[in-house]
Amino acid sequence: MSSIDRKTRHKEALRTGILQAARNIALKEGWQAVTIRKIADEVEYTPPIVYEFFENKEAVFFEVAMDGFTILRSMLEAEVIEDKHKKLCRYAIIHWHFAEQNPELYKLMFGIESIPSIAAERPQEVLSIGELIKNAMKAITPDLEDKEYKELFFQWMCIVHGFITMALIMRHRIEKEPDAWEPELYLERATRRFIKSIQ
Amino acid sequence: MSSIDRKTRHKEALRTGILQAARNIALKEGWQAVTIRKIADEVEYTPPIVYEFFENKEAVFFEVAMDGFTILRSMLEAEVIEDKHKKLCRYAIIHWHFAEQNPELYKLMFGIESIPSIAAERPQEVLSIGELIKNAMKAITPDLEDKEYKELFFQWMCIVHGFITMALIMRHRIEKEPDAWEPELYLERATRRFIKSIQ
DNA sequence: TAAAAAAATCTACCTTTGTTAGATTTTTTA
DNA sequence: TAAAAAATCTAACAAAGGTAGATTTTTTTA
Repeated sequence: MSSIDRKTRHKEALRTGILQAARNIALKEGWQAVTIRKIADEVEYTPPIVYEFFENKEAVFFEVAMDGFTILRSMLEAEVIEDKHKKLCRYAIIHWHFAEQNPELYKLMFGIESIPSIAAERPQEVLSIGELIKNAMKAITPDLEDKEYKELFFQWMCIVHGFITMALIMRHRIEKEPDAWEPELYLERATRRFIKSIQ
Repeated sequence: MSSIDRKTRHKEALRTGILQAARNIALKEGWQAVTIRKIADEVEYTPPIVYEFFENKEAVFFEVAMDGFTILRSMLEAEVIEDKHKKLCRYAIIHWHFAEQNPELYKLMFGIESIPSIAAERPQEVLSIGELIKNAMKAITPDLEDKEYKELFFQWMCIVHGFITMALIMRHRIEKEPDAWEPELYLERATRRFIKSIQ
């Protein structure tokens, strides 16, 4: 019986190893450089092993992105903020921190410079983040219709994701330039403005 | 002498034909489906002909994107708006119209779902659009430092590009859903809010 | 106008990559 | 310990970016 356990454990480890390998390579060289052969090499197997666990390369990417949404959600959930007016603002900053610390992962999740946006598929992971944000909005402005919260969520995402996209696109340029730039400050002002406008 | 003209004319036509072919294929199947062989096929030559005009595939994409910025700029410049407070708002809408009418081109220009953002390279075409926007801002809020206009431009781009990115990402989803959605209205409200905040 | 030079274009190949069929090795079962 | 099952690999395919060198076409020159 324990040999069966060992086997399933090993399979599980191999599976996560594949995902980890994909992340590692992307971190160093970007998603376009992630190949099945490199992944196999990193887990010390031959290429076909990847297809034992995933239908194709896209499925590997999809799962990596999915894990990304889970991480992002748990980061958002971990924040306990009493002040309901500061909550949304704080969420925006956390969102930004996540993107800053995992730029490649973020790009994969939202289809920047890589493959079509996985966020667009709207699986459960994505929807539940949406609920989190909408709840924060309900605290500020109660008694709106569901449709209206949807619109507000969309607008909020425009601001936050727009900021992150621009920041990631311009990152290396900006770093080289003399003028200091305070990304968090920009984002904070923008979200404050938004919160003020809806309350 | 006229045979030399005919030849240069033909070369010029072939060059633009290659660019056009790339656009055509992307329009139908997306940028990831654009191959050198397909381009060559469309212009009725063999693959190596592409390399007579462009260093590699990326160079073809780059030039297509560059033309996109030229088109966008001329669309912005074509608008003559007296009311300086409405100008920025109108610019945002034109920007959106451009993205809506040329979604694939826009994605290429800003690195959505495709290759790294060409906008990040900041060639002249991109910079001159920036100047256009900054001038509109100067009309509303004069006497700021250059650095401050830079920040405002960045913020404005976050709003507009964030909106477009989200709209393009969510497009097919949204179209399927029952609730009507008024993209232009959302964008207009967001930019109005911004303009109000800077004046 | 015919040979030589230059220009335009192609054929045939290389390498990398995603992917798969079928063989081989290893492990488990009876 | 032999047969069955599972795990894994070898060897190949096709499609793609890219290029060297051959071939065809056009132009030049004597």
